[in-house]
Amino acid sequence: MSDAAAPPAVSNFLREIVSRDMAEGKHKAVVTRFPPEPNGYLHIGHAKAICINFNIAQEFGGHCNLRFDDTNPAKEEQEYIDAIQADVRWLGFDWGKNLFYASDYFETLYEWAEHLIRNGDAYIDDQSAEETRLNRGTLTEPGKPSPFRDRSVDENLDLFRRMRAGEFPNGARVLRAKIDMAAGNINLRDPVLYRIIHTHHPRTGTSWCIYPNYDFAHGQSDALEHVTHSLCSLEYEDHKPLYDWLLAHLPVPSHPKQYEFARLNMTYTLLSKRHLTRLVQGKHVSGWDDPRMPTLAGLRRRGVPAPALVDFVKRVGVARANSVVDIAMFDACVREMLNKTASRYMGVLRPLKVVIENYPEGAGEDLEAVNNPEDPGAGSRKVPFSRELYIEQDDFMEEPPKKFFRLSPGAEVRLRYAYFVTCREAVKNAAGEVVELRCTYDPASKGGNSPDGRKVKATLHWVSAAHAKTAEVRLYNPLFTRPDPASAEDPISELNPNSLEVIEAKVEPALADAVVGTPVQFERLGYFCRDQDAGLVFNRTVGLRDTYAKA
RNA sequence: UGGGGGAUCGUCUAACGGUAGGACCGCGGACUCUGACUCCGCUAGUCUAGGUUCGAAUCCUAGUCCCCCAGCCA
Repeated sequence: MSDAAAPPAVSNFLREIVSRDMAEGKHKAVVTRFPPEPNGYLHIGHAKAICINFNIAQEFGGHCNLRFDDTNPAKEEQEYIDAIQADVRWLGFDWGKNLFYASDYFETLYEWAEHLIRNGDAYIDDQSAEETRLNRGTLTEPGKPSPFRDRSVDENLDLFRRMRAGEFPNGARVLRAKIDMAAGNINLRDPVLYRIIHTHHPRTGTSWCIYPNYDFAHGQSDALEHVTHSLCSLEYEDHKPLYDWLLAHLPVPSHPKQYEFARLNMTYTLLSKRHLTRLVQGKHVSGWDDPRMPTLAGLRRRGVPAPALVDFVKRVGVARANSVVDIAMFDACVREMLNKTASRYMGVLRPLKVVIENYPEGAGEDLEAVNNPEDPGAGSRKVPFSRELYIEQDDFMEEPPKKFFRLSPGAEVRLRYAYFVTCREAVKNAAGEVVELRCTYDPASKGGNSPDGRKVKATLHWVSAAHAKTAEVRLYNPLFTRPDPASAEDPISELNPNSLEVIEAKVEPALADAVVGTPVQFERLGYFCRDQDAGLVFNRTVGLRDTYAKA
């Protein structure tokens, strides 16, 4: 993925840890893992974890496993397993043959649970979930031992086997580690290891009715895969003592080390799977791939190139301090990438008819337009010109303020790649709205330059009315009105009613052949890409910077 | 008021006892057949108070503020 020309990786504490471990000869190769639970679609926050894990492994000559943490069949689905793989691949990462599932280890995990029981390190608890909660104590008060805490090894073994055999209903009993009910770290107050869930599992079907939870599956899975550095987010800090306790009490083949980093947060963006799921299920968006969603599927459909996402993650960096990245940084990465790669076209979002009075009726011509000034190799194309055109409504003002360079009565501007035109008259309807502009053109300025050296301040995009294609254009705005939707009581109530604007635009004919998903630039407007929906539909990926609008 | 973490320009992030640097945003200017791009410049920061040291963002002490944890979720 990287090459000699790639800039050096940015320094961060994870790289330092791995680098030091390698220098000390602790490992032959670095092994990391990206461990999603298949209970939803991946989002831009996952992209950070993916990049960190895959990049560090690669930089230090190792590999990164893709492991599905599928330990809770009540929430997981094959659809998500498939989507997650597609998304990681789209981002540009390859796990090769290192695809694993926690469910692959269910038998081993079960044996290890018995191992704990035999050593007196775990017991079967018959308390209800409610009783367990009540006896766990509080942040400041120690918990109370379960009345079942001192069962004999034989009884525990018998009960655990009968749990596996399906003799008990959901919630009847759990397997708990016997650690310390008075521990300051609540994760150590006899944490639950196994619970009864009579539900079909996407991979193991009905072979199991007891499932290990995160704590009993994660570290051991890491150990089984010989993961060297288990990189996760900050909220798992308190689980590390348990992670280490389990590895120390089990016959695991290796002892991975866990390190935590801050997860990604972005302004105006919600990145909690729970809430994203609500958006989808509550039909507030069209689906997981709605272009307004921060999911990889949504961003892809919106037209965000994967390399821009990877670049973004790199620029954001990695640290242990919680932070919220300005969405503007993301937009900047997308624009930078697209500016270099997107072919230019002309499209008019809000058409205003223009008639060139001195251009012969019925005549027309094809004008040469450069496809991408940033990439000479992109070539050029022909754009049809004729007497009747459309320009952007925003490009005309009857009474222009001082710094308005565009069209106004008597003003002359350039139509990109075409001619200089001068506005002679603004035709209004009964309501007093400008509905058409009568202009004249300078035939000598063909191509966009006047032989007399005359300059114009503005260049407008346009389309020939007779040749234009009508396209549906979907303009996306932030899904939320507040920059910190996650802190809202109910984020759903903070949805931006204007997050989607659908308009009918006029675009140059070449756009009729636009390929779905291929980014294009509508000159002076922004980057777009054709949507997968039938017909000529474009999504706005991101607008161009607009220093005039800001003023 | 238990346990675990964290505080550096507006935002994100470097620095590993020795010139606080970069990116984004913002603001100027140059250029321009995209008010884009590009280029140049500017603005702006070490949570507070002490201490150690020739020298502290970095080490020590005491505070302050923020985040996480009481699922049979991950």
